[in-house]
Amino acid sequence: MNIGEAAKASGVNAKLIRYYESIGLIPEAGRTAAGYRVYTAQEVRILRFVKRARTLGFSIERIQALVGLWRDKHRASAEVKRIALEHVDELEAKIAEMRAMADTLRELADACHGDDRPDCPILRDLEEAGTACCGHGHPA
Amino acid sequence: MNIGEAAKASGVNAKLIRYYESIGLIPEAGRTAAGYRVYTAQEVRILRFVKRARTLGFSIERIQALVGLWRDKHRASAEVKRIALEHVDELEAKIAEMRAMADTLRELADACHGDDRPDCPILRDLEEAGTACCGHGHPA
DNA sequence: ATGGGCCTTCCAATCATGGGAAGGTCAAGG
DNA sequence: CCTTGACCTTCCCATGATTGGAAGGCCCAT
Repeated sequence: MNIGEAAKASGVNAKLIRYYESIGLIPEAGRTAAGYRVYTAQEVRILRFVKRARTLGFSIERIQALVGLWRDKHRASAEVKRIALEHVDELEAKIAEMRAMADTLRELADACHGDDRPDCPILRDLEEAGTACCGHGHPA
Repeated sequence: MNIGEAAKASGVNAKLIRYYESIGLIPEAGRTAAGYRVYTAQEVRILRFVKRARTLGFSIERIQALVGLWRDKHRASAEVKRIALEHVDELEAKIAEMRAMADTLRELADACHGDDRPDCPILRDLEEAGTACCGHGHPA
């Protein structure tokens, strides 16, 4: 199985497979006499594992840890759970941040006529936030 | 006002101010005889505008458009609103994606004992998702 | 033996930000 | 006057994950 076939079988782009190898996320593939990378079914399984973990938003660093635990038949599930929950916490934090952005902007957009006149609450917010004035307040 | 003072006044890091100038987001600052950048109150206002827009998650590219509209006294608010809503749509899409990730992972983590035994639904999901095959070899 | 489709490596770009080196400038104090 | 330290300047590099391209080699089929 060469890299193109492994890519199709795993769903991971060939370019990305080489990158994953270069950073040590996956072991170095074997080579043919001509230098082509060769993949076994087991290596494709690892690639699929990585693919699924990326789909769930895990960072490469955490995936590296997860792959290590996956291969360790004597791992403690607590460690896996800890890593997963760390990731969930980060996701929730980012979601909350983006939720706040979206809500603020939606409100401003709702208050904006959206016609050909120049008056615009969105621009007013952007220019006034942080200046010493009604309700926004600003440090120093 | 030199760049350090402008940074304090606007909340934008001096390093970032230089970057914004280099990519043309803000106009080139004036210079003293010695080559130091000089900022006026108006330029600090632009920096604050940019800062606020970044806080709301706008990309530099969109901020460039917003700054242009802000300076154009004859802009149509519809254009500002359109840009804002485009951004909101992107935020909502990312939020939905991350929400799905977090929910899936939370479920898997809930199903995981999290003790020192190796059995772990999280790893089972990662290795089995999309796999329809039988090979149960050890990872190399 | 030629063409097309694979493979290889290396280099660069993305987006916004931060870090650091090497060197010039300014203000204060000895 | 000279030193010291805090600031400024430019330039290069790194991040994370991915994608793109160029230049060249390999394999298979016609």
